[in-house]
Formats: sequence, structure tokens, C-alpha cells
Amino acid sequence: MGTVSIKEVARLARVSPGTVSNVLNRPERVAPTTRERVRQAIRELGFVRHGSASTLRAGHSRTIGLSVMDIGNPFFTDVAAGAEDVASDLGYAVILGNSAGSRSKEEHNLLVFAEQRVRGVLITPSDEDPRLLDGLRERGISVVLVDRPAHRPDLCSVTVDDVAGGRLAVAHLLDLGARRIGYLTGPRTIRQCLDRERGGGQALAAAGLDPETVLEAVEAPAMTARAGQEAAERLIASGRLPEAIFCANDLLALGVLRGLLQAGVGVPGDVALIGYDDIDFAAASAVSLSSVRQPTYRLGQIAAELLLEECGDPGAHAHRQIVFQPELVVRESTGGPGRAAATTRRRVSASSPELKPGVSTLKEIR
Amino acid sequence: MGTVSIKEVARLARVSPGTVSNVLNRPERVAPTTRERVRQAIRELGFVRHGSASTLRAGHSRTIGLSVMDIGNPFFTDVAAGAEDVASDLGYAVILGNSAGSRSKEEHNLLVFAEQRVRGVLITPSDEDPRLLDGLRERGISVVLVDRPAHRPDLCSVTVDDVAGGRLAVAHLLDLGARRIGYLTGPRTIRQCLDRERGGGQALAAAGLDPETVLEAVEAPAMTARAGQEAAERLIASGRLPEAIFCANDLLALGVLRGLLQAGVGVPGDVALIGYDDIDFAAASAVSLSSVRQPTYRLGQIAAELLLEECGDPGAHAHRQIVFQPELVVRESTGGPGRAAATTRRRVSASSPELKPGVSTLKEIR
DNA sequence: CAGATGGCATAACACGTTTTAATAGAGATC
DNA sequence: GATCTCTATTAAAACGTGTTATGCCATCTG
Repeated sequence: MGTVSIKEVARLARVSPGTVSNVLNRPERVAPTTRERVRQAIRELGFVRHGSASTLRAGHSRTIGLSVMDIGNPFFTDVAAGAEDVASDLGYAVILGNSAGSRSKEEHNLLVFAEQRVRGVLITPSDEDPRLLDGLRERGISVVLVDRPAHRPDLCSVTVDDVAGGRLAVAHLLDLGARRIGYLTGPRTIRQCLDRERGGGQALAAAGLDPETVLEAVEAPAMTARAGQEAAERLIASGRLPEAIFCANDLLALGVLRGLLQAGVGVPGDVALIGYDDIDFAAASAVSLSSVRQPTYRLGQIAAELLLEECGDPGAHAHRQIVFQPELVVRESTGGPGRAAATTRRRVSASSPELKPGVSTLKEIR
Repeated sequence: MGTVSIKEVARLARVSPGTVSNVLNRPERVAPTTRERVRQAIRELGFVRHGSASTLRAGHSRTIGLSVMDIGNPFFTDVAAGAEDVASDLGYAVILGNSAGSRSKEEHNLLVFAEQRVRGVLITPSDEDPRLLDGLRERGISVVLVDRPAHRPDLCSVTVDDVAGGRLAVAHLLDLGARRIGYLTGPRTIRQCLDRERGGGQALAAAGLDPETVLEAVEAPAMTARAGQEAAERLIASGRLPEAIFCANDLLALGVLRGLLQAGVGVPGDVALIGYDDIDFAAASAVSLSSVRQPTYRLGQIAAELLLEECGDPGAHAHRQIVFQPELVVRESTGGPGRAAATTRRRVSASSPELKPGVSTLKEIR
């Protein structure tokens, strides 16, 4: 093809290939006049460096892998957007893998990442098995966990405190006077679902209530609107509707909402409802949805910043487990003011006030 | 690092590196017993092939680039999911680029793709300038346009007939009896916005009405819910509310809906409202949203199939411009039955009945 | 003015794989 | 038993870049 190599650039600039390489990678080592001559030749020939050759020789690529559980879920989309922006700014390409919650697809994605010799991986693992990740790290691929806590000091993670989120949600439902509360969880293999459940239990305990009699958990097979709607339909059919329902994410909650309204069950009149994630559509739903907000875009940004910092200098890098605090958003589905509140919402917001945007502030985080 | 090369596999299997390569790429050329011995060695050492070395030597990679305009828009997310599934099945990795509608970010993404020597690119270009794409194709990178018609016979494209969609939407509003119709469009640099507007005009003409007096278009700076809400607020402030509003996409429509309801304007009582795309949340919004459905996931699938077919054998490949037909979905915002209709909706549906799933059926398309 | 110093450019090799042409070995045919 | 054919395997070259040891030249020092 019309592919032009570093040699032809060198010839046009009357310089050796090594010098062209230096212009690309360490411009300060080459005299300004030569540098400009080379750059001119690059423009003239429309040269673009061969990433594979560069990777092969240098021993490391300028790509990172991003493995998400559900590309259709706005939570992950926001995270992906944050990560992509940061990576792109630093000249890194992002390889996307959608595991769709399946362990085998996740393994497949990681294999593809390994083949591409990605510099690092941003991943929300679908289970807690550490072998997959260790396999990557043995190959020199850095790993940062997204929305999963690292229970080890040798791994970075960026999470939101899901136990606190569960506490917030259930405490709010208790404030409304609810005394029979349902928890619609996703697959219990997902740690966040368990954490949010645990937080809910803590809120009950703090109120002097017995989790056994107050909280009834139902497990949905997936965290989608469809699964939520089906769960709602089953609940209604069983005749055991609680006074309030806490859903493990907004998609489930929107599904539940659809199912309830369709069956003529009033929200929040008959059943109060709260979700989790505060996706953009939570405020726009039939009855605007109360939720627990997480700084998703920021999550992706910080995760990518940590990863690239670790890739840049693994020696100097201190692994950090960053925990954001979630925030309660009260809307109509739990008797709140409804959509008026939504209009003042900023799409991207850090919930920890001490965090300012930008890479430099990373140093300030404990 | 602990990176193991093909040579070490060869040594362990008492075989030459070339044979290992053959086992990986053309297993039928090597004797069964040798093949198994090599495979055993690969497993034992945990070898994974070096994608960059492979790309460098073979002259082509196993990656494709995906450049979308807005990763936060469910329309593109669905397309991405379809493309990713197909690419993944065929062993291709997907490199993600989010142009966020900016020309310069788009150029940056394409540069990154070129550096990675992607085999092909799936792109929804933000403008009609053919130079960018031609630049890629000169480098031997195949291109398939997604949701943008190729006006040239040497380019594949996968689109939905936006003129027909606009006709459907406006004809439906006319059926309701509306005689003053607003069209909230995105930036007019986006061809679909223009097409949908043109379709609306056709519907008016077909009904014997004068587009000049009946249809009033307003241009929003972006196709987001925020822009939609602001447009609604301006409309209300101006006191020139039409009887019905057709929005260029669902995000705009959801924003408009929010703005209208907040100001006490009834939907569909005071103003009928219809969007475009039928994203998952259209059915779950405050007033369930009528919309024009596009087979988005399928769009991504077919686009990836076309691209990989073209990459596989550029000679035999016949460029095709595939056009799907959109479908009207009537819900509460135009007086329809509301969410009951939503429940029967299949998430992935081809709107052209002659299309069956799978790569093989591609041949059957004109 | 001779020698030392430091900045730049050069030439050659290495990276891990694929590929091509060449070789060895096993049957088959005469 | 010799030659031929066919298959399974090997050795070596090539892909485009990054790196390093080396050499050159100019400037500075004494």
C-alpha cells in the first residue's frame, strides 16, 4: 500500500532513521533546525508511525484495555467516557471489551488485551477470582479495578462506597415510614449488590429494627430493566408487595416502575421506590426516580489516571484504593419534589468536595 | 518481563519457530501429533501470541476502529454493542474513539486508528468532508459508514431511511389533527437532521399543506436532553408553542418533555410530542414517548459484517449501501396507549422483514 | 594551537512473528 | 534398488521501529 516508513522520511530530510525516531520520541535530543526539517518531511509524506513496530521494539504499547460488564448500561458508558477522555489526552488508545457479565467473554477479552500487549487494563471483574488479574500482572500489564474494591495493597481501585449507599437508600425509606422493605438485587456474585444489601441492613440495625423481618431480598438474574419489570410482575402476582422497594441499580428500578404502574400500583403512593446510580434517565422517567448518585464520569477519569500513572513509572507508583462517597437524590418516587430537582443537576460532579479536576490533584488523594 | 516467545515454545516442543507459527495460523499444514505437542507446550508456558509482531510481519492487524459521535447516546451504544459482538466473534479487537461531535477529536481518533494500523474503521462522520475517509482508504484501511449514507459506489454504508422516518413522524402528527408543527433539529451540519426535516416536509406536501406555514424549525446546538430542555424553555418564553413537536432524536425530546411538564404544559393534551431513535428509555419517561424506531443493534452488526467482509477479501467484496426502514412507535406523548405497547417490544429487531440474522444472509441483500 | 568536552548524527542490531524456498524423509512406482 | 512424488519440517530473510555504541564536528580550555 501507500504506507510510508521512517526511512523515507529520513531520506527526504537528509537524516538517518534513528534521528527521525528521536524527533518522534525524544525531540529535545535533536537540534531545533534538524527537528523542524524532519517534521516538515513527515507532513509532506503524510507519515504516521507504525504502532506495531513501535510496540514490538519498545516493548510496550500505547493502548489500554477497558473491560466493562454492560456497554448498554449508562453507568459504564459514563465511566468509559471519562476513561477515554483521559487516555486520549495522553495519547493512549482504548480497546473496548464488553463482557456482558459472562465470565467466558471476560476471559476472552483479557486474552485479546494480552495479545495486543496493552499497557494496562481497566476492569470491573464479574467475579472475585484473583487468578485472571494475576495472570495479567505477571505479564507486566497493570490493572486498576473500577467500581470493585481491591482487597489487596498491591492493586489500585476506584470505587464508590456501596455500603454507605445502601445505608443512605434504606435510611431514607425508613424516614418515609416504611416498615416492610424489599431489596431487588442483581446476581449475588456481584459484590456491589451484596454491599448495598449490607448497607441496607446497617441502616435497619441503626434504627433498632430487625433486618430479618423488615428486609426481604429478591435476586434478579440480570441488572436490566427487563429483569426489573419481570421481578415486579412476580411480586405483584405473589401478592406480597412491600411498602418500599430498593433496587440495586436504576435499570432494575425503571423496570420495576414500569411493571408497577402498568399493574395500577401507585408510586410513591402504594409503593415507594429508589434506585441506584442516578443515570441521566432517572430524572426523566414516568415518575422521576429517587436514586443514589455516583460520580461515574469522574470514576472513569481517576481510574485511567491511576492506570497511566502506574504504567508510566511502576516503581514510583504507590497503589491507592480510592473510595468516593455516594449521594442521595430524592425525587418523586419517594415523595420528593420531582423533576425540579433534576434541572440543577450537573452531569459530571465529584462527590468528594476536596477533589478538583485534573491529573495533578491525584497527588492530593490519600 | 515474563513474556514468553514463540521460540521458547518451539524449543520445548522440539520444533522450529516456523512450525509453531503454522500451528497458530494454518493448523492443517502440520501433522496431528506435532500439532498436539506444540499445543501442549503453548499451554504449559502460558504463551500468548504477540499481536504487534504478528501485525508487523503479516502486514495487517486484527483490530478495527469504531468512531462514534457520542458514547453517552444509547443509539451509539447499541450500535457499538452490535459491532463489538460481531468483531469479537471473528477474533477482532475493537478500538473505541469518542469524537463527541468535534471535528478535531474525530481527526485525532482517525490518526490513532491509523497508527494502530486497524484493518478497518466504522465511523459516523460528523461532517461530509470526504478527505478524511479517503486518507484512510489510501492507507489500505477499509471504511464503512454507519448511519450516514455513502453517496459514492465505492463505499459501504448502513443507514436507516431518515426521510421516511421524518415522513412517518409528521404524518402521524397530522393524523392527530395538528396544524402547527414544530421541528426541533440538531445542528444542521448533521445530515440525518436535514433528512428527517425533508421527510416531514414531504408528509406535509402529501397532505396538501404548505410546509412554509405549517412547519417551524428550531435548531438546537447539540442533540442532548439539556439542549432540548433549553429549547422548550425558550419556546414557552416566546409564547409561540406549536400544537405538536417533532424532535430530531429522543434525547432532545426527553429534554423538551421535561421542560414542558415543568412549565405546566400538558403532553399530549396541550402539545403532542414525538422523538426519534426509540431508545430504551423512551418507553419509561414521564409521559411515555412516541418515537421512530431504528434497528440500532442490528445496524452495528451489519456494519461490522460488511467491514470484515471487505477486509477479508477486498477484491471479491461488492460495496453495498444498505438502507433499513424505520418504524413508528406510538405511545402516550401522541395520545397512544402508553407503556402497554412497550412491553411487547423486542430489544433487537430488524425492521426489514426479509433480513434474517447471521453473516450468511448478507448475500441476500441487494 | 593542541587537547578536552559535549552535542548530534549515524550505522547496525534487536524485537517476535510470518513466509518462502529449501531439505529431509517416507512411500510409491518402475 | 533407484528414482520420483509428496508431505512435514526447517532455516533464514523480512517487516518498521527503538536503542546503543560509535564517530564526527564544533566549541571551549589552557
